[in-house]
Amino acid sequence: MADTGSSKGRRERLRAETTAEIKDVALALMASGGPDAITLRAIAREMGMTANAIYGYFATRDDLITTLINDVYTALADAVDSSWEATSDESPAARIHAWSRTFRNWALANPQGFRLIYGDPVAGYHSPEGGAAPDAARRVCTGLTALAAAAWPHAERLYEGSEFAWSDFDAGLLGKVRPAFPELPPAAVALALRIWGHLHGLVSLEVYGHLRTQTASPDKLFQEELAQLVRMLGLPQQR
Amino acid sequence: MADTGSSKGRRERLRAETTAEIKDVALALMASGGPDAITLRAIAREMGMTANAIYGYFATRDDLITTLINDVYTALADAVDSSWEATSDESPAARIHAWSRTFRNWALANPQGFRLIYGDPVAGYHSPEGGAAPDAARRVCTGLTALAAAAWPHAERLYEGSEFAWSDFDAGLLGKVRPAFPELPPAAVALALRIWGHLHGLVSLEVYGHLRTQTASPDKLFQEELAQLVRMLGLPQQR
DNA sequence: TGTACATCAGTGAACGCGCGTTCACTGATGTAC
DNA sequence: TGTACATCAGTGAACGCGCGTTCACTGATGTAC
Repeated sequence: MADTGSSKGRRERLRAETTAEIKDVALALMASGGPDAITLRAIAREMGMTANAIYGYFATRDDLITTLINDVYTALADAVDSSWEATSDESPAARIHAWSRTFRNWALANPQGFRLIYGDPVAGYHSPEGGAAPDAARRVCTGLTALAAAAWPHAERLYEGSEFAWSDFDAGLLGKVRPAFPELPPAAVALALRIWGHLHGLVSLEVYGHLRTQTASPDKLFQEELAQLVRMLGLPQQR
Repeated sequence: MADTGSSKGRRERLRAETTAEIKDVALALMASGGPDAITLRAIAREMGMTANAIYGYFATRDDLITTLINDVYTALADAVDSSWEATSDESPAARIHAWSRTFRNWALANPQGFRLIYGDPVAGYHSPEGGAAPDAARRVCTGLTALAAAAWPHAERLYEGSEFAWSDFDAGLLGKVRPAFPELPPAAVALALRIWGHLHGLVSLEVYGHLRTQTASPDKLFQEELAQLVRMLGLPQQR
């Protein structure tokens, strides 16, 4: 019998479960009350604990927030990545559509999560000194570069006189991107960031409520944006 | 002598000056510490007053915030509007460039102001029940529609099969826009909002620090975006 | 010109709130002989 | 199998903080006769 082993494992499991519950409760609070609703006391209240019990799991409030940001960002990266992989045998245009719709749908389903990772996170929060963007941020950017790479054969002509150089871009991003797409020029990374801008712009205007006051059909507008993007890139549309 | 008149006027003038100083101090606090730094006590401290003295000028903290949002939004609208008017005898492409650069430059010069009007404003702030967007918000959208209108003769072909209808857009916006551009179809308003998305996306990624971690040349990227936008619209480029 | 009154900007103390964090502790769970 | 000890999750009270807001007030400025 591995009884001693399993009892030690039990403590660890309980600990992991409580850690997960703290995060879940924090995310639920955020979903209903915005990032500022994430307070140790509110979490503890919700869990029927004392506020300081949380210090057994997270050294400090900022620690917890950092973990949450990573988790949420990872969820977004997982969503778009799996959408990319699920369309591996479709046309570039279709893949761009799928990736972008997944991006928007995730944001609309998790508006507070979107704010947490792309807006002001939480009042009084300071990210750790390193300040490095989470891995998931890089994954999203890598995914965008994959979109640009898929479109590049058709879109190349748009960047004929382009002045972009590798030195324009972050080394960490390039370290991921160049091995994966060895033939791409720097201008393709610029295209990836531009696409990011297009998507982020409409989605964040919508999440923050600025689009709803101007149009009743943000969905239609987003679809139009994608159609025109694909058209601008010169991709063959199959529909 | 209008002495009685002028002494009454003096009180009013002092009152107006103090009101202006409260707003100035609040904006300065926001510029250095973010929207959350706007607290009645901090303002009072900075002005050498007691916190509650501010209640003589603003009924409540939310009242003050509402006023600030309006002021900041108005400043942005003034900037882009005057840029538009200053280029009245230039080509549509040049005017789009000018308007967009003004938009971005204002945002980079007033990053906290940009956050105040386009992001989560202030922790705990609730906008008044009416919840109507400030006039300045509509002015910015009207300006964007002017861009779309200038480009429309060339861009029309992009929206040939378009399915947009007037009912897709907010009546208040249309009330401003349709008299000013009586010949524009609803698809042109969609184009205006799409352009907004493009600009807002890159600028907000930059203001919130997400672009800087990916590229050392956000400026170059924005210029490229504008060049491609103008190209996509089919506008003749003069350069 | 002088006096009595009204206005009103700002004071100072206090309220209750929720927060992050610290401290000394209790009591159940698991471990070693 | 039973007993002595170690671990450690969670308690409960307390700290100091800054906040928005209220209250009764003071004292200077302007007004009316």
